[in-house]
Amino acid sequence: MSADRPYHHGDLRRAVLAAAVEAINEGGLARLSLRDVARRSGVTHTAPAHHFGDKTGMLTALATEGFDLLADELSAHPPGPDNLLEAGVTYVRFAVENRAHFEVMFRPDLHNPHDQALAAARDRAGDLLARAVVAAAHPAPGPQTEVASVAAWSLVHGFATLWLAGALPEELSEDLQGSARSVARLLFPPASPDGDAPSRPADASPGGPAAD
Amino acid sequence: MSADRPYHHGDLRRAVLAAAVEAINEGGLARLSLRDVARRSGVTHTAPAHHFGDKTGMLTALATEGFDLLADELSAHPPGPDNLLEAGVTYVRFAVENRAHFEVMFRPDLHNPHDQALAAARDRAGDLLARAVVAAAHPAPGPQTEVASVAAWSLVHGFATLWLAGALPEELSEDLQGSARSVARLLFPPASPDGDAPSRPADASPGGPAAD
DNA sequence: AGAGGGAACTTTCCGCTGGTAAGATTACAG
DNA sequence: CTGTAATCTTACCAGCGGAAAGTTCCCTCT
Repeated sequence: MSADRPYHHGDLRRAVLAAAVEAINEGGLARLSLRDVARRSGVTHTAPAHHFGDKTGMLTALATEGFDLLADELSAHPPGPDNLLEAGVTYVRFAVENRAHFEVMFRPDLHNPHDQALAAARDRAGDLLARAVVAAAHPAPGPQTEVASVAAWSLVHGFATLWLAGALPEELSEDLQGSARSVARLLFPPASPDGDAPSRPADASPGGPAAD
Repeated sequence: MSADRPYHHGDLRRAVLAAAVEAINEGGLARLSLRDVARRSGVTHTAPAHHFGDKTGMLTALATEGFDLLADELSAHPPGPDNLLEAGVTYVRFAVENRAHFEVMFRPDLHNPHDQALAAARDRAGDLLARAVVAAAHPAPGPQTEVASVAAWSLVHGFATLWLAGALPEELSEDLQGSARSVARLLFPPASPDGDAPSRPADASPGGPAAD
């Protein structure tokens, strides 16, 4: 922060994680280097290494921060029968707006597998997602609820991942959230305003019931 | 292969790609090194670098091989109204059985973006997937078909990716293809509106207890 | 056959990387 | 005010990807 850097940084953890996000956004996760992150933070490369144990520890902390951020955003939407769709859109938006975090979150080969903070943050986000499905899909949760939960997660995760990989058609990017909503609607049609109560999470087939 | 290695390897390309798959399976993509691949192939590290241009070129070739393998597997299932589900299961199975290829295929930051062989292989696989959706759309493909295609791809891609990341419940791994089929059925119920194959998603419980 | 040219591979070297060990600086408790 | 622990630096190491130049071999042309 200040021009004359004191020997002790003061908030190295925050500075390093922010620098890591910056570096990933600029050069990609594959080219992320501890030394570059340290340079951006104004310290030598052994400072973050010592603080986080090693590079893996730093990425574990970044993934933990990501799961916490995701859980915070999911919490902003109160669970309800109509909010599964919005939870899905939130998931996609989070992935796109926090690309660096998101890419690290689902690369367990870059994590310290024994890190408890990571596991806690991941569980918190996972519970929020599962709860959104339970609240939306059925009047009463049944044996299909877990399948529906995996399906919902898979759909939005796949959509986000494919978009980040540049694999989806370019037109989608013009209204990414709208596209995400359209895709999610295929799996979980919202509670219909005309009174047609959805008895199961999916009653749309491609080009079938879709009146277009 | 033989004890007395000739100066010219003879089939370096194949040997290197196979060694790369082996190395990724053993140590993960993040720790893949050109020198290790070269060692496994019995050459110096500059041999694959020269053959493929650089490390990125090697991974581009690996991704291309992956898309070709995927397209081959998808081609094995003739497109039909009931085969979208099987195409999805094939996608998931491919990802799990060819983890190394799959991980490289969707990491464009590791590819040479100007490689035409990669683009061709990717398009071939993409067309086969899209065609499976079109063939399943009844009665006729409509404006929703592209959305359905993205949704189908997202669902199976997300399922495969999450499983590879170890993010899905462990029980799913016991019958991964069955679980994939159950999940895919939620998005595309095989029953046509007109009559046959009256299988319901509610019958497709993976056998696990209800979740909440 | 045998010579030339080019492809395949090696040798050598470079700067950069992550990790370790030991030393310097600072905060803080007693 | 003193000792100790935490924080960060300096110095060093082996391994990495890539560039440049040299060596070996294949293959065609005469």
